[in-house]
Amino acid sequence: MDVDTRTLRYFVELADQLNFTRAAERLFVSQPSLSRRIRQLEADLRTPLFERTGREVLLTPAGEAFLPAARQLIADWQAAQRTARVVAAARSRILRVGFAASGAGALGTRAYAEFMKRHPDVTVEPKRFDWGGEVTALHEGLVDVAFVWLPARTAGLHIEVVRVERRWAGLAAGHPLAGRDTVSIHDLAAEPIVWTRQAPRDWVDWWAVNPRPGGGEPIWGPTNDNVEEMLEHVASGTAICISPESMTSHYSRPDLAWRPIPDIPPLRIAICAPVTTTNPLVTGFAALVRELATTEPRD
Amino acid sequence: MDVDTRTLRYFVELADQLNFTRAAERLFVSQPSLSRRIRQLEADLRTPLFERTGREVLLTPAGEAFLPAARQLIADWQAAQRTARVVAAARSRILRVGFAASGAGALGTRAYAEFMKRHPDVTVEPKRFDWGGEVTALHEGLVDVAFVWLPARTAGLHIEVVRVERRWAGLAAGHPLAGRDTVSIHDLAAEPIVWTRQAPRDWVDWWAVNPRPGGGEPIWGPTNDNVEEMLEHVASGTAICISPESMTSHYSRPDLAWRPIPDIPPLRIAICAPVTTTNPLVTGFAALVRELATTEPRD
DNA sequence: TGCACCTATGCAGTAAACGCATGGCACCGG
DNA sequence: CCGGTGCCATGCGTTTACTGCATAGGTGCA
Repeated sequence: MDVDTRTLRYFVELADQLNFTRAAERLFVSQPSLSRRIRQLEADLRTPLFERTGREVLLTPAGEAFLPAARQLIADWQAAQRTARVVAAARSRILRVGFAASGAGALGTRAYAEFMKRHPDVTVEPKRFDWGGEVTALHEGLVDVAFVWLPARTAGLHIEVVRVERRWAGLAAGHPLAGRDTVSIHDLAAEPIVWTRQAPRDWVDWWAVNPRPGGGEPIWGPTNDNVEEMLEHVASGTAICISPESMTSHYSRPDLAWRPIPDIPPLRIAICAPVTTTNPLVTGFAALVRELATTEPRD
Repeated sequence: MDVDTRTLRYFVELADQLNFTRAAERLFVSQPSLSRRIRQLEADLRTPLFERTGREVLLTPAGEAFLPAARQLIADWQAAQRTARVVAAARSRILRVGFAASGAGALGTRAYAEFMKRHPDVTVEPKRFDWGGEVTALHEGLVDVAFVWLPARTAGLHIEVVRVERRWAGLAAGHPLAGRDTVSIHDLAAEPIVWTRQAPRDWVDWWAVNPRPGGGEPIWGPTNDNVEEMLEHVASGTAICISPESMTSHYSRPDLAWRPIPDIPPLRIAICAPVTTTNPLVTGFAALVRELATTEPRD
């Protein structure tokens, strides 16, 4: 009998949520679709995995036993993909570097150039992803190394913080707060803030500063998948955003105003690679980034 | 990105055969179907896994790296299925015993009865499979323990030979050799012999006594998936078969003649369970079979 | 140059999966 | 006791994906 990893992901999400409707939402499918896939899995295994008591959904003993194996299979499939892709790239002397939005800013840009200068036979391929996509890409081997904004799902990754950036508020050009030199997090209490469904919960909370100092919850604005979408929301005045300093230079627009927020923790940017990495290009690149970060700590 | 285990099985088979046509045959699919699935996998991985040079098919370095991971995933999926099913059965106090054809003959029958007598709360479920199916069922957890005819794919299984049976020739009732008391393997040199595509190659060879004493190859007759199909071929005179002694009593028919073949090795029947087994019902059942086999070695 | 062998592709038929709408059931509050 | 709410299952129509067949295209050998 066969399965696909999608079915396993559905199972694991449902086992986590114990609620078909919520799990389906988080998997971006309809609830009937999830329901049928789980039933099909149970039919294939000839074993119920969940007990549906009308009021609540529970794992059966068989489901309980199956859960860790399913998690392991998903992780192993990611590792298998990674193996094939990493070997292919290394053989072609290609170093694929992942990042989201502005990545590590000028530090990344200088690192690409300097690395190719020192290794003329190597091609560096910077690869841009939607929010959180650079971490998934690392796990699946779509990139060899990545600049990651912490916090992130770093299990199985080697991480090294190479840069710290203050965070700024992004406002529509005509926004009342645009008149200030700096803004406090308290000033933003009434402003809807953009967020994303693509990144894990703690990533979203960290960026939105949730809970706020004092304990309140931010007002959740529209969702988006990447910088460009986010900035459209901000420029149109629908919501505000909080972003690292490098984004103010990489994504400056006449319809936007950027103001520093001094009273929240800065962003830590790490260079990350899977712990299983053996590629000397990756360790060499990480060493170069470290070197550049210390010799020229700010730009 | 997702895969299903079927795609992985296709990949592994092709990596073994290095020939699309032959691999497709062994997978019971058309060659174009296999071709497209492999191309899809390569597209998903964004990496060629095989090098097609017109004359031959070779693994790329990426394919080479991916192969052990793919094998591991298939094995792990079997283990995952087994976990869920075994837990469910154990919880219901059910012991599922696999066998093909006549299994271990009367030894099995006595074991089921005696085990249920000693454990009134336990239900023993004998489960019959096509050729080789009892071994797959063990790996996938469709049964907890099985009577297996050796040789078999016993990797990952604990095996213990509990019974040895001489082998007999099955002939159509009117066959010239049916007049003899016994037949020699040499007498069968010109007789087409049935075989199956469901079991591994060495299983088929062992049953057909290939190579024959002296080095010749048997004449391959029609294929079949289980006893009933096999006996139809034999009774119709299309081919002969070689079977263990217990089959002569379990499948006696007026249109068949059974004659012992003294000059070939006997069948060894083992009681098998996955090495990971912790179910006390399984070890108890195996102990009982051992006990019955020694107290009453023949029936 | 023609043939044998092997993989890729066009095409048509079939099976599977999806989303939407809705049914059915359990619990809750008035 | 009864209507409301939350939640999973199911019927239905549509779309997508997969399969086999026939065949094109490319390679090496006689």
